[in-house]
Amino acid sequence: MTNILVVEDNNSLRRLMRIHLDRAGYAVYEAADGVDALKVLDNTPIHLMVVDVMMPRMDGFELTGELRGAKIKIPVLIVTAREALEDKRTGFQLGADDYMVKPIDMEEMLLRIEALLRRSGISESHLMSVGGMALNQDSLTVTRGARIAVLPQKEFFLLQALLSYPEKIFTRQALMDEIWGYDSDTDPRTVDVHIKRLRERFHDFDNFSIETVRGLGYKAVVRA
Amino acid sequence: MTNILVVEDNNSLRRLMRIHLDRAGYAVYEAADGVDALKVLDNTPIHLMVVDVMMPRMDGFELTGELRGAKIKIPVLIVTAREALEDKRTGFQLGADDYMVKPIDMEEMLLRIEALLRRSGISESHLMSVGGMALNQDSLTVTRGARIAVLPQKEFFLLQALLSYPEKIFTRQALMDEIWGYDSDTDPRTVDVHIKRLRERFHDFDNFSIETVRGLGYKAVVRA
DNA sequence: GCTTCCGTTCATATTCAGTTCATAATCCGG
DNA sequence: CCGGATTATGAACTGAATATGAACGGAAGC
Repeated sequence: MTNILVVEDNNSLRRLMRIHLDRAGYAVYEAADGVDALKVLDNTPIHLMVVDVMMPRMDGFELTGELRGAKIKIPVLIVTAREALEDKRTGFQLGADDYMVKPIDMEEMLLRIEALLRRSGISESHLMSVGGMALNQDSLTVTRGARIAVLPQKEFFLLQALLSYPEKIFTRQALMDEIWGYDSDTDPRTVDVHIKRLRERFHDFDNFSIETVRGLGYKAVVRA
Repeated sequence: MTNILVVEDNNSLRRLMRIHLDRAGYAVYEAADGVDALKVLDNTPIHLMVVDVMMPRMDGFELTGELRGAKIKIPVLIVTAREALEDKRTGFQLGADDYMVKPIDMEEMLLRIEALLRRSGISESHLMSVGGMALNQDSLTVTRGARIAVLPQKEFFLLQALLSYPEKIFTRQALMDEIWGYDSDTDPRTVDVHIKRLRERFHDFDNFSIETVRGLGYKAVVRA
């Protein structure tokens, strides 16, 4: 069971998050601000935090700063209002962490959490669901409604990588690093071929698509 | 991901630095002297350099001088032996840069690097919000309200450059240097065309505009 | 041993971002 | 208000990047 701490002063938003996280099978802990959060962290092994940057008493920056100072490296999903993006202190460590802009789409939140957990090696659940599809890493299957497709390894992991961060552009090299391994000597163009096959395979499935960003790489677009 | 170039002729010290930087989540590049460093800089977008002042072939001063001449403003963390502090040439640009005295404490190095990145605004540069718009460099998108626009690279970086200093006048050459690279041989008039396309793209968006400063260049004007 | 399927490479077709060019519009000093 | 210079605009071009089709080799399964 994965423990998630939600640090959010807005009660109704916090409750909403709780509901969705509960439903997704996480154990949810709540805190209304940074001071509360630290208390919870003292008593419970938390695997991931969802933190609002704007809170009374101790805000998100102070909280994460406090944790970094104590060398605790829990992945943090930061929630911020668009205006707050201008805040100079927004310099959290991308790479381990991620952010979302309000208003929060619950579906997106779950996706990002799954991705963070996977990236930090915490997730044992090799399951992921995006836009009405379920990806199962153990069987390399993609389930959509009644249809089940078994994908070749490379195609599966490619799709999984892209869908972990919808809209985020992945360079070929980034995908190679993640899937083929950092030191592979396979031609990065191979990615193109797999992308083509994925597109072909899912061409009749309009919940998502893989788009080309010329000069950079590829990204997944998930539709509502 | 932040790219750091370590320029240090002492192999064991360089390797030690690499290990700590790796562990801190940076992408590390290495060079044994200034000449090597320039090669790396030609091929890779480096965000920060750690440079030893005492090196064979081309030393740290020559290297940073070279870069300044080429108007490249990468923050530099200078490593120096205590005796070398008296060197007259120590007049590097504090403000953007910082220095450390040997022996190097790795913990301290990481702190200084973080500070430099924060100061130079690189660690947060993937996100920017101006006048109700959010620019996301990871996806080359501009979000305004519910609408999301994906821009071609050149247009995106042009817009980002202008908006990062509203009201500041950029000459075509300055924009070329920053986006195309200082050694590009593209006609500076090309900027005009991209400006036109940006204006067209955002003509129905009145939170900002790009204005011509005759004889000088362009500037962005953001409205309240 | 034969077949099937995956991953890769290669050769070729297609696309499009970026650039250039030609021309029109605008500005500004005199 | 004229003329030279600067900028805007529309359109064409092009080369690099991507898509596509096909073929090859090797591993797994039969």
